[in-house]
Amino acid sequence: MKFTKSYGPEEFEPQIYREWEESGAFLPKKQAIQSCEDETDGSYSIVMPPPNANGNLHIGHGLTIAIEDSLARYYRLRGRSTWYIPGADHAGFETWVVYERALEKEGHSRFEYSRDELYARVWDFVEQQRGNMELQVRALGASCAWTDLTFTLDENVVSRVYQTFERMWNDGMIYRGEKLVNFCPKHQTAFADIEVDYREEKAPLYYIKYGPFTLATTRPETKFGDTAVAVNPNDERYQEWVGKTITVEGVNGPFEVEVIADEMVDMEFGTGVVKITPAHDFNDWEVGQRHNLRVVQVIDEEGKMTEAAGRFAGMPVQEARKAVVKAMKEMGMIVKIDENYVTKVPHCYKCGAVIEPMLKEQWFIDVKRLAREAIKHLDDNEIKFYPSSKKRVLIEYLKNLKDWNISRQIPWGIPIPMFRKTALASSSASSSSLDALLSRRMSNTSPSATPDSLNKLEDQRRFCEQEHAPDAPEWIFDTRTNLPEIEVGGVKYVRDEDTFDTWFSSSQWPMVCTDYLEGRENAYYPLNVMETGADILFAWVARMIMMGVYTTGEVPFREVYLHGLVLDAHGKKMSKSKGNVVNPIELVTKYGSDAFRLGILRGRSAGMNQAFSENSVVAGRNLCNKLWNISRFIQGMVDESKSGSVEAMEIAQAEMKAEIVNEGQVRAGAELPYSTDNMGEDWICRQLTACKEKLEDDFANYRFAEAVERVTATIWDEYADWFIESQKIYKNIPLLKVTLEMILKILHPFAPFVTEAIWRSLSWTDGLLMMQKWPPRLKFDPISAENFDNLVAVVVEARRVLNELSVASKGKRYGLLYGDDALVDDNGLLVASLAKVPSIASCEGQPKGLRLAVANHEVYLDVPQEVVTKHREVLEERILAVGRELDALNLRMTNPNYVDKAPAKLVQQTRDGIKEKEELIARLRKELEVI
RNA sequence: GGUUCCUUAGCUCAGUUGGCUAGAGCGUACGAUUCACAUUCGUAAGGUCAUUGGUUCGAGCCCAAUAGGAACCACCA
Repeated sequence: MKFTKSYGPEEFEPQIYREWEESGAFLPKKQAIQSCEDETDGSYSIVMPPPNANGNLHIGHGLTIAIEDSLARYYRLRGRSTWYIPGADHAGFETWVVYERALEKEGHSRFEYSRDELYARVWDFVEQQRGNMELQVRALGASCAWTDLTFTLDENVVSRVYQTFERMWNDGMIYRGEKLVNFCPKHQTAFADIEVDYREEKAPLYYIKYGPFTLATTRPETKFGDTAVAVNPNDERYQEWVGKTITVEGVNGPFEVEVIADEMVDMEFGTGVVKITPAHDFNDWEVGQRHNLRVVQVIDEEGKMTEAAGRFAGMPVQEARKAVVKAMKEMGMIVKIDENYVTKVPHCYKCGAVIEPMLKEQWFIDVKRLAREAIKHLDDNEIKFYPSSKKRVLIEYLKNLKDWNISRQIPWGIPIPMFRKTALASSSASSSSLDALLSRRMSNTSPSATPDSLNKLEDQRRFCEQEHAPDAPEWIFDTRTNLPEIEVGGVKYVRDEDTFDTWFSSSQWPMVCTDYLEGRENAYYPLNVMETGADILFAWVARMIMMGVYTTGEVPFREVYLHGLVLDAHGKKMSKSKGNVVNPIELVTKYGSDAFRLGILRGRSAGMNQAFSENSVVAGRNLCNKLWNISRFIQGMVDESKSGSVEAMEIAQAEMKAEIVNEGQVRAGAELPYSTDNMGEDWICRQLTACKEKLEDDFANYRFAEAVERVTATIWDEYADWFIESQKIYKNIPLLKVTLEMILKILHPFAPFVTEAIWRSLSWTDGLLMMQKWPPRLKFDPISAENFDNLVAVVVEARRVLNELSVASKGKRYGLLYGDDALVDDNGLLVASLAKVPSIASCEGQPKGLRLAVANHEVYLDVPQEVVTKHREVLEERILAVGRELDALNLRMTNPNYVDKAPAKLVQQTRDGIKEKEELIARLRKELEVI
């Protein structure tokens, strides 16, 4: 294939990806056969946090995939049987919101359909939308095993979830509880605490008359649900009232409440008196539990006032608040209003509606045991965290974890496999009345649910149970969730209509993806690493650890790498409303997949929220093009050498050996088919080997910022700028080939497409680059490599001085002269070429011009005497500068503690430095004298 | 209110167990150019590493305090 003048990613990416995928290179088993000889043999497993199956990727996905795929490709090159497992999320609530909106647009409502109908409809809806996400993951180059893609509603996921749920149910860790839950009136579902979005808002704080007290509240409309008034037990102002029942004037007439004492009350806030509304406030609920208070529901599931609000019944909460305040004002019950009070109001994280705490029966997981076990494994350091600080944060979270509400009232999800005994089997009057009572209670249309009425309900149920199936349990576990009703042992049960919280199934992701089976050996579980966003440490990582430990007895992954948020170019959070959202796929289209990956990884470190701008993608694109042109140039040299060169035979032999290497049959450390013939070649072998080894360390420690910077610098600043330049003078075709292959391999994890595109365009390579072996160390002569360092120093100094003279000399070009200097004598042509000077010659014992300030080398720039004289000042300045450095070193040596305590190597280095600087100064002085 | 993190060049960020002259990309200035690459090459300018104190032979890094910023958790009615 011919190399075009610049690299065009769009010409290669789709085709290369297809070939990778079709070759089976993404599948772990295929790789294992080819790389069985590598010393780092073993398996490597990593899962992709499943993106929304019917959504589009955002910048965070771009970062996740760039990180994960770099890891996967690196370990694959290292010879590990690598399994990068992709996933797709049914995204329960997100998808449901989108679907419900679509339904509403068509003029329908969810209440027109049964749950099964809705489930089927959403399934079709998702099916239609699906595929975009997967195409985008491909565009980013993810080397994941597509045939193993797991969708969060797949059969194996559901069966694992049911298995776990059943075990927990049998272990008594699951209970049905009536508790206050966060409830979105718009979406009619409960939320976990972590799904609630608190926003700071101004809310007037009303000081109202309340019997003998004045108290402050932001929610006067809940007054109808007040069943007590509380003060702090230590508050002397109100001691006399504690335990007494007071009469309170209300907008619907007077009512009586008890005065209680509870530690929860902050004496400093407001007047130190709090009205207690157990049905609509979490704190009040807890107070109510402690003091056995009645629970009166005044807000229903649609966010409207219930019958308990009397003439305000049916009003939406906001409206009712205004109406109640107005009525209170008229009755003179409002003492004052603090309009500037700011509080945090809970909102639905999706639709923004105000969340109402609501009394609901839900399924809960008792998390005590789960959390305790998880903490034990964390304390034993079984999981390594990047950044390490997150481990402590996680343990702290687990210590304070509250019971986990796993029920959601949306149809799009995994049905909860629980069935409730029903008395509907017969047509008896008592059972239908129970049903009515039950359904009324479930939907909370009853004005109040006091302990009294609950007890009545219990009594009635017991009565029915005795009649119909006295010994049958109220709830049974059964996986036949496709049926709305089942019969077990002659007793009828109806399905619970709720679905699982997404995190309940996601928490089992590592087991599900790796096909974990109890008692069976599994090389891929635990995962080697869990890579995800730091923002879901609690929601996901914590739960995976708890559930993994519970089910398998071991942690689900060995390491956790958490990435931070990708912020916009100015460090601001990206959001649709700000309009600063960056679409990763647009960048891929514009600059190529590799450019995007290099750009987003540049300067990225664990756990940090970091800014991202298109500039870094441009830099990535430039690197790809640079590498392309390096390859084009080398291919050109290879082609040239083939046509009629005298060394054709020699090269052909070397190539035969090279091919053997390419087939991956040579063990690491075996002879590579090259020899180094000059110091530039030894030098590049040293530099590439060092780079490769540092990269290995970077990967082991997830230092992506440094890895990208290092490999870029090695390819550009060392390989291209010095080695390739030097090869314009001395061509070593076998070494050019070996080293080019090496840089392709070390860049491949980050920039898979361009490296693969080059690999296939080169005349001597074959197969897929992604299936090659990570390069071994290169052999080199260290003394020779060091000589090249010296030569570089001479060239850099020559360039610097030439540049300084460039304005004055107006385009005049000067040659170089050298004295007693073997290095320069032997490499004159190379020095002249690198320094871009027209000539270089021995000064024949007659030094003239401007001597370059390089230690141990005698090289002159052949400039006229007047230029030298002009340069006198520069020389003097330089003597002073070196003198300052020398003083600093000397000062260090005069400190006896330094000589005693610092490592000997360091002290020796200082001594050498002093010697070198002294010599330099002496020489510069001499030069000054000559002038 | 609690926890964690951040403060390094004009901008965005690296900087490993403390070690000599603190790096990169972009930007800026000057220069180059048929001969792989203008998506190029060369050179340079730009930093009291937030502040103050401490530990140490030695601190951007460790400790303490202060100032500013961010994220997460909790939710004061």
